Formats: sequence, C-alpha cells, structure tokens
Amino acid sequence: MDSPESNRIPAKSSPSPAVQGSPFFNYISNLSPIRSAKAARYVHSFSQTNFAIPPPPVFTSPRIDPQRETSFRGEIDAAGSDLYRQGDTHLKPEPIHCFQKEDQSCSPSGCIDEYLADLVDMEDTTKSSDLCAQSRNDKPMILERFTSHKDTINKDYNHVDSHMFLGSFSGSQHHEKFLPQFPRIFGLRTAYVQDNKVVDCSQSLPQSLQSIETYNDFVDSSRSALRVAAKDADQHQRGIRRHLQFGVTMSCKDTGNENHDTNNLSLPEGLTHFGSLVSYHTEPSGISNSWGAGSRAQTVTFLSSSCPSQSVIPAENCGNHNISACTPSDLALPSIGVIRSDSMGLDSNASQKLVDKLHAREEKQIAVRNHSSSKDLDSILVSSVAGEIYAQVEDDQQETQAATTVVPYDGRTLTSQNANMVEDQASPKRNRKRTKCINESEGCKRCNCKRSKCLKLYCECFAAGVYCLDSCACNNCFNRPDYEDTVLDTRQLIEARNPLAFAPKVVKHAMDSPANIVEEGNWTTPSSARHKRGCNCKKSKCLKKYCECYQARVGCSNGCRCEGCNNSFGKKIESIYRRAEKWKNPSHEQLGTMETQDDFIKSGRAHQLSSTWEELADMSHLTPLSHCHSGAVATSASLNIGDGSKVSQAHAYQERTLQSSAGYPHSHHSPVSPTTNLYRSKVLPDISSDNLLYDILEDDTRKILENALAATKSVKVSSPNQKRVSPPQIRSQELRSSSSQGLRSGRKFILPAVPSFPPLTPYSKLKDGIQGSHGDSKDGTSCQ
DNA sequence: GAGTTTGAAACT
DNA sequence: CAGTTTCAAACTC
Repeated sequence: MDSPESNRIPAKSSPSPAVQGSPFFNYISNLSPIRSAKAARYVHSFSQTNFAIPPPPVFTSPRIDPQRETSFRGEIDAAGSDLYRQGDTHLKPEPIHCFQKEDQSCSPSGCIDEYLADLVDMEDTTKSSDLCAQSRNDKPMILERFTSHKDTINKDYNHVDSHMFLGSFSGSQHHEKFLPQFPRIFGLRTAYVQDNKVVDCSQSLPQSLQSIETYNDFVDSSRSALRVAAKDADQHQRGIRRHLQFGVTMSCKDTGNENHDTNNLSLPEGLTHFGSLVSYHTEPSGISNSWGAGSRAQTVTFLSSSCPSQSVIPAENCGNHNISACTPSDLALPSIGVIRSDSMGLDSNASQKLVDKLHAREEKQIAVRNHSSSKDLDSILVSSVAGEIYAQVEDDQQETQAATTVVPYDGRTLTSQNANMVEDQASPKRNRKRTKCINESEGCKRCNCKRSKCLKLYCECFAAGVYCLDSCACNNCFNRPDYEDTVLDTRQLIEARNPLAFAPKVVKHAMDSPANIVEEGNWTTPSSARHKRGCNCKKSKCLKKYCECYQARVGCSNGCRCEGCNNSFGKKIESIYRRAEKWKNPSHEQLGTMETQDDFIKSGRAHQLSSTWEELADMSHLTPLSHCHSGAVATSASLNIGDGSKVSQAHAYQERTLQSSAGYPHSHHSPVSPTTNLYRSKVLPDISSDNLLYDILEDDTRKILENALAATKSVKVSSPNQKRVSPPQIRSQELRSSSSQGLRSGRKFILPAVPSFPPLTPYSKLKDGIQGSHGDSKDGTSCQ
C-alpha cells in the first residue's frame, strides 16, 4: 500500500504556521458554524489538561463529546484527507517492537508506569501540575522532537510523555500543529494494535527513515494520548463503563482474523454502526477511509451522536433515554446469528466443557497473578491500546464519552486484562461495595456477583452483554475480556437454552413483542415500550424495582403474570378469569381482611371487578367491527350461553380481536361508526373509571358478569397467567384448549356471524344509564 | 453496612 | 412442566 505521497509525510507532520495562517486554512477552519464555540471549548479543554495531542479515543469512540468531535472534524478537514491516507498507508505496518523497546527503556518508576499502572485510579493532580509546569518549559524541545532522530525517542520518551500526557501545549497554536497528525497517530495506534495480534507486518515497513522517525514520534504521541484518554475518562466520571458487547466482540474478533493478512479490514455487513467504531481500532485503512471524504462526516456524526444507548451500550438508558432500537443485541445480531447457529449444535457436554474451561482459566489466572508484576507494563500498555471500549455518560450533560480501544482479539491482547483482573481480585478494591453511577441505568450497572462468576444471567453485566468493570464488586469474575472464550461459550449455552436470553427485556414498540400484540388495547399500559416477557411479581405489586417492568419503567401487560399489579407505569389488565376468580374467592387477596361487603366495595374491589369490562370495552374501541363483535359476544353470551363459557368466550374473543386489530393505537382507530363514536365518546373518556364503565352496562350485560362469576364455581379456571409459558397468542390458545369442555363448546358462539350488539343504546339513554347505574354500581358488585 | 425481601434464573 | 433452589438486586433498618 505504498503511497506515492509518502514522501510528504515528514513535511506534514509539523505543519508550518504559514499553512495555518493561509486563507485555505482559515476557510476550512471556519467551515463549521459552531466551530468557534466548540473550538473554544476544545482549546479550553486542552488548556485545562494541557494535552498537546488530543486523545486518540476521540476518534475511536463515542466518548468524545459532540462539540469536541465537531471541532476535530473541522480541523482534520483542514489538514486534508491525503495526509491521513498517508499516515495510514505509511505507518500502519510499523512493527511493534519499537513500543516494546520503549517500554523496556522506560523507567519503571517513570511516568509511564504511573499512568499505566492503573488507568482508572491515576489522579495525582499535584504531580500533574508540577509536571505541567515543567513541561511548558520543554515545549520547544518537544516540537523539535517531532523531527528529531529516532535514537532520541527513548531518551525523550518521558519528556514527551509528560508533555503529552500532562499537557504542555496549552496554546491553540501548538495543538493546531498537532492536530493534522491525529489520523496518523491513529493509524499508528491501530498498527500497534494490529501488531499485537498480527505478527507479520514487517513486509510493508516504511522505507524512509523519516517515516520511521515520524512513526516513533507518533508512537509516543499515541501512547500518551491513550493515557490521556484514560485519565480524561477517569476525571470525568468514575462510572466508566468498560463496555464490550459480546456479539460485537465476536464480530470484531472475526474481523480481526479476517484482516490479518490483508491489513485491509472491511467490516461485515450488519455491523455498520459498530463498523464505524471498530474500524478505528482494527484497521488503518478503515480509519483512513473513515476520515476520508464522504465517510468521514458520517463517521463523525455517528460518533458524536452515539449515545451508548444507541450505538454501543446495550439496552441502556442514557440519562433515561428510551432504549433505542439499537440495543446490544441489535448490534450483535450478526454475531448472535453465529452464536445461535453454533449454540444449536452444543451437545450435552458443552456445559461440562465449559466448567473444565473455567477451571483451567482459574489456574491460568493464578499463574498470571504470579507473573503479573513483571509484565504489567507491557501488558497494560497493550491493554491501553487493545483493551476494551469505554463508554460513559456524564450525568449532567449526558455526554457520551468513551475512550475506545480495541476489543481484544485473542489471548495475547488479554494479558493485560489478566494482570488487571488479578490485581483487581487480589486487592481490597474487589470487595468494595458496589457503587451506583450517578445516572445508573441499565447500561451503567455494576454487578456484585459472588457465586455466579458473572457468567449467568444473574449478573447484570453479563446479562446486559457487557464485561464487568473493575468497579464491579464481583468475586471470581469471569466476565472479563481475558475470558472472552468462556464468556462467549457461556453465552452460547444460555442462548441455546433461551435464544432470547440476551435480547432486550424491554421492547420499545409494543409490536416488537409477540406478547404485546394482544396488549395493544391495554390503555393502562404505555404502548411505547413493554417488557418482553413480563414480570411475575407476587408481593411487590409491581411497584418496586423487583419488578422488571417497573424497573424498566414500563407498564405491565397481559404478558405479565404478576399478581395485584399496581405498576405505576401501567397496570396489567388482569385476566377476566383471574378477576372472576378473585371475585369468587375474595380471600385470595386483601379481601380476606375485609369484614363486610361494604368494605369490599369501598376498597375498590368493585372497581376491580367492574374493570373486568374494560376488556370488553377495549374490544369495542379498537375498531368498529370489534366493538360490534364485542357486543355480540357479550350479548350472545348472556343470552345464549350458559355459565362460564360466556366469560371465556369474551376473553378469547377479546384476544383474537385484539390480535386482529393489533397495531391500532388507541388514538388512531379506523373510522368508526356513529355508534362507535358514541360509545367511545361516552365510555372511553371514562374508561379508566371502572365504575363508569361498569355502570354503563345494561342489565343483560351485567348479567354476563354474574354468569361469569357463577362460572368460576363450576369451572376450574386454569389461568394462563399463573405461569409463564408462552406468548399470549399461545396462551390464548391454551386458554381455549385448557378450558373445560363446556368452554370449548361455547366457543361455537364466537363466530363472525354472531349478531351485532343488540340495542346500541342511544346517547341519551346511555347517559341516563350511566347516571342511573351509579346507584346500581354497588348493587352490581353484589350481583353474585 | 448487615440483614431481609423479592423475583428472575437455574436447577431438579 | 412444575416445583425447588440459587442467586443477586432491591430494599429495610
């Protein structure tokens, strides 16, 4: 990939002030309408941190804030795309031993260790300020070093590092000088990463010494910038999320393998979003392309707008954002497909193999612990380059920042993780009580697993598809990049058992979940999102975070099997069966504590019972046809069916009707007949009022309820809500099939040909009925 | 911070 | 598939 423009690299490595002051430069710099503000912030940021070179993660992850991002874009544009191509083509094949050599030459007590030892905990601001002061004096030297000989690199490393990391360039002039080199830095950085996984990169070594020099300079720069990123991340938030979507990991892994030889990575289809992220880390040409011409802006847009919830972090609510459709699972779809196909082939020994693998890894972990100290530097450096994706969300600005590095590709890149992990597990830090992110949501979880090894769905991190953090308080954690294989295997096992185990528990759109198709008519539950499988709460009444629905801030649905649902985000419509059963057995719940029927009525049980008819009304308000049929059901049931079949029929029909009409939002019904409008206008506005709904029922329809209640005496209700078995469609099928023979026979009445709702009460009469039935309400409750 | 409660996940 | 156990988060004190 030799570039004819390669000889221009040295010249561009340190753009001259003349270029910066050129009209073209000014023009480019002013392209962005918001540049001034952002540039100010950018400069300010750098003046604060005194970073000569912006952290490379800026290019590699959504961690960058949009403003900064935009600023970069403008300045990078100014640099010209050819420069970045040069940087990539020239520098990416550089062998890694240069780094290693530097690492060895670097004093263990030097700044490198200080900042690499614990990328998370480095916060020695005092030292930083001191070094910063020192570094200012070295500013000219550093600039010189960018064109200095390669032999001086090691010697200057600490200086450069100090300058780069602690920031010696507080002035915009300097940072502008360095800005055009970002892509090259980045390219080198990725080359470095590649070299950790691809050994043979030497064929395309740069031929010119200048390139080598430049490369080494950028090696320094990139390393420093990495540390900058780490420090920056730490300074901004403790809740850095080492985010790695397993599927993405897998994809990335595959991608890396695919591109070992070609150095020309092309992300698999379906990883478009992630591709724009991964390409930065994995493949120089990808980087080059990303920042070149057309794709650049797109990539920048992606990064700048990529809230973790949307692009990286799975199923996360960044600052209470709604979970976007681009969940981890979404991102990982391709890999999930692979996983799933593999998982289907898992034999019965897979579990045991996994256990054996875990044991082996434990031993390995111990071994690593014994040797970690001597390798910390290298390994951590590797980690800093080829570690994971960090993502964070600032609580106040919901600013997505992520110091992104490469997802580990193989065991070699995991060495550092071993070291870190061992250190973590050996240190008291491991036992620290888990602390919540300020904005802790699903994506900002930190587990506290003790016995699950963070390899079960008990572990929130694992369940969310992310690796555990150092900040997690888990014990014996295997949900780490260094156990990637184990993690993936475990994931496969779990997915083999339940293909949707890692799917987002909450679907944004009700229609996403088959369980919610039936629930579209549930006006008590927000239709914007639903828990996919529903909760099974018994005691919490869906009012505590024990309830997954409540925790996800979504209403319960018919898919839930919760009892006494009182979810403030939306109650479940209890099965008519269940209500009838409750009515029949008031002692089932709190009614047992009531002494009189009056107490029962006052307590709202009457409402609960009457709200049974919400379901019928629900049918009616979905579509005119459904309304008609619902009435038919009710009427025919009351007139022609005996006992409990009426209720079951109504329920079954309701479900069928809802299914057939699913997708109609409550507020978007198809044109309705006058009678329907009447019905809706009178009923629906008050539909939340159980009393009213119940009150409008005419005698015969109320009689249905009586029959329904009576049915519970003779029909042993097999409530499908009792146990999580299958989606509602299936449940409804079960409902019908599991019902008594009488119920089955009664199903014959539920036919399209059933007569429509008989006397569609005129408005005046209906109104009167409503008014008049108020007094009957209580009577109705005692109609048993 | 320890202990309890709760419900999902895992197991039998 | 139903019942039981395990587990970790949520909650309470």
